[in-house]
Amino acid sequence: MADRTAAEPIRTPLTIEDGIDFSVIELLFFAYRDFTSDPDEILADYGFGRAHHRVLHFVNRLPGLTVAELLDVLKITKQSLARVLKQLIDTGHIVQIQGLQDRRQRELYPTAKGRTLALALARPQSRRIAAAFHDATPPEREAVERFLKAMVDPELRIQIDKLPGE
Amino acid sequence: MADRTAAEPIRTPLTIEDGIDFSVIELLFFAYRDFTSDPDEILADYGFGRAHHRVLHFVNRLPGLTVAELLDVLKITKQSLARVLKQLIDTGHIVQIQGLQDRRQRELYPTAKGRTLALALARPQSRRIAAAFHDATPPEREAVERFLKAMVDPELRIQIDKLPGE
DNA sequence: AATTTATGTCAGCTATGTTGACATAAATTT
DNA sequence: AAATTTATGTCAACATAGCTGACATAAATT
Repeated sequence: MADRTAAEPIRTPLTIEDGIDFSVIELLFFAYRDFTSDPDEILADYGFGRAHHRVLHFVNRLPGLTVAELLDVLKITKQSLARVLKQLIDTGHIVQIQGLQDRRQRELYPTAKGRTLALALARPQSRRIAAAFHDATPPEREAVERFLKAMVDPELRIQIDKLPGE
Repeated sequence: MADRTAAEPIRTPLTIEDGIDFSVIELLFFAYRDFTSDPDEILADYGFGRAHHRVLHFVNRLPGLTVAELLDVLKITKQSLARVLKQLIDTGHIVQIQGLQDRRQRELYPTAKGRTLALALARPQSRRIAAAFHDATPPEREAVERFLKAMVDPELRIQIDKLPGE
């Protein structure tokens, strides 16, 4: 510590008056923490983690997507994906099929087992969302969806538009 | 694989027709992914991670909170907290002060340095939120906040109510 | 024929979480 | 006053999920 005064404790809290929207920052933190806690409990029974969940989810939502496409959605490296994907293939949740046009590509598909697990993981999350929307009007619901979409980096919003059945 | 049919690829995507709200599930994933990417870049310059951010944030929002209270908010173990907290103390971002009433307790306070960093981390997140609300009316904004709060486990909502300056 | 691309794999590292065990000082209870 | 409980700290070992760098292979492209 170069300066003794630098170690002085500040006893006043940061508030909205500091020009920062702390309430929504914290709401996002708490909401996401609890939103992910539901599937985490189920995954633990399978020896899987959140990484497996994300892979399984997008393979179910975009069956036939390639490894490269999946990496782009998840924004992780292929080495990170490899371990998790291998486990999901070994346990029969996902299968790889060589691409027809480009035989270098591996298209990823869920099996019946993988689909069942994906649904089981999504169910409590969907229930939580439905409960949170319980007293909301349709326009309010749309406002929430617009807000969440606007929180995503503009250049990455095309990823959302590619997903089926909005 | 016991059953050959179990390995059959499913080629149809999961959609809303499966009774699950996939769109909001995915919006939350993408929104949170990008929401946390802003401070992550700043933290990397300090050799800190997301764990440091969370500690620094709540110490700034609730100056004087004890170690036990912080553990309760973060929902991690004291051993996990210890490493991160030690680094924040060693670098002069946080100071510990022995409790006055109960001298076993360690009250945590930010220093000027810690407050500056907390603000720098919150600023881009707040900017992103403001941009996402740009075309929203005040009631729409309230609807978003109600939704996010309703996503939190009911028994944990008291944590949100304890925070200052809503 | 040479190069690029899609994927896989090996090795090692980091950050952040976990459990279990034990230590200390201060508060509380008996 | 002694015993117990509580708040905190610390050591050790471990798991998960990310990372970088290097290299291999097969297929597509130039």
